[in-house]
Amino acid sequence: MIDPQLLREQPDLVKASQERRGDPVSYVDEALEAESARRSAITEFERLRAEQNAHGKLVGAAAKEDRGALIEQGKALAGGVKQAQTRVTEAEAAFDASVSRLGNIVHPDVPAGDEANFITLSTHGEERSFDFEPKDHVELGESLRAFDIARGAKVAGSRFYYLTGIGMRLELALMLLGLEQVLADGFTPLTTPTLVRPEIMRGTGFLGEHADEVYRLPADDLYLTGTSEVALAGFHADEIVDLEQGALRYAGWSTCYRREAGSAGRDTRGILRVHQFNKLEMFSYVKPEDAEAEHERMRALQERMLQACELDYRVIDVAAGDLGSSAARKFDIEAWIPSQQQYRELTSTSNCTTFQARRLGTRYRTETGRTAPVATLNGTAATTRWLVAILETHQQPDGSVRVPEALRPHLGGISTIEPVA
RNA sequence: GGAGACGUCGCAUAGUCCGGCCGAGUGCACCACCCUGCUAAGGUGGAGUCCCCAAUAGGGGACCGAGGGUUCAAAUCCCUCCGUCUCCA
Repeated sequence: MIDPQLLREQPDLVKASQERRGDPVSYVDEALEAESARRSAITEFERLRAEQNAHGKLVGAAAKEDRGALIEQGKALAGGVKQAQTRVTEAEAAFDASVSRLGNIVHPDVPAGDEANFITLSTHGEERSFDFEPKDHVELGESLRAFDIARGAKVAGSRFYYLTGIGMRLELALMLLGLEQVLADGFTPLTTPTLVRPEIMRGTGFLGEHADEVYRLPADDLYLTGTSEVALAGFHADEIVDLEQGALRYAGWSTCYRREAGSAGRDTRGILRVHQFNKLEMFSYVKPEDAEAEHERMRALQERMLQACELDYRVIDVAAGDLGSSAARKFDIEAWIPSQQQYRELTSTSNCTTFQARRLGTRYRTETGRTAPVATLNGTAATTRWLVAILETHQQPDGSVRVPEALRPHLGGISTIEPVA
């Protein structure tokens, strides 16, 4: 949720942000109207309520013989208060619905436009090509017995898979490498709940535009999380956190579940786009003025991870229209996928400024002793999808796959994964 | 799955039976000042969160797990839900 004070005092800034996202600018005026309706409803209610409170004291203090008349007067007041209260509830719900449609204020450096309008900030490595016919990750995975997609489909349906033998170990090795990196950068590792209550799912913003993406368990009224960001953001919900000792940094390790509702027919082959995968996710709570530095920190860590895996990649500054409502700015790192001759997203890091924290009620104490919303940031450290890039990038003519140095300690020291039979 | 107890301002608790004098007492912790002086203590005062109006001072409203209800009036009575604990299976 954006800052209501900013909405009131600088609506043009909010409008400009909506414009760059390609979202309706008219939402701003509608929100302003709802905001003013809300305030006048509150003012009216509070005036009546003050009157009623004062009257109530009179009744309590009155002599017995005077009470009858005072109570009659009180009844009249009570009716008015009740109506005013109903109007406040309605006005607040309307304001909430209205302001919720506004996305976070886009960072000034973010390119306007949609998915295609990203800016490439840097590239690393070549777009690798081979002097033999490269296999795609599915062929490799099958010949190495690293995963079993057919049986995944048999047991759970399309977009499910088994990681088998070396595949399972490779994923674990990658996660452990990620864990080492985040520990070195001061993140506290957590395993998180992957089922959460509706209010947490809503509070983190995943029931908005991405509501169809989320699995729901109606029998228990719980949602399966698509990323541990949900549980990490909810961790300090409704708390005043202490940032005097520096940022609070967490890394959540969890399985992630996504319905992939809008992506029928896309990336149907292999494990690039699946309903279930594992992810190590960074999440930081920082003072608003430190948010940009933290964003750089996450991006730098992500680059170190891709470098450790010896992947070719580019870093992009995601365009405003492709940000997601909570993010003010988002950097994606995309690895070169040889079989597709294109870059595909392996990590994403978002600076949500105070937008997410405002809705979740996560605050800190400023130097003046007041409370203010913290800034939150999140970023991928490693996911199952990385296996696609690792296998394809490091394949050799004989069908084996070279293991990047950094992963070897977590794979019993092996330097090559050989095809089975 | 069954039975019961409980959920109060950072922590620990009082208040709930008998609704108004309770936004709420006490202890610890915290902050300021004073006293005294040396690793301790004593005294005085201040401290909650969210919101509205004025926006300097200040005034007002909401919040006693959450949401409803009864009532002129609810921490206190009633209902539902959530959570914690104990016992039984």
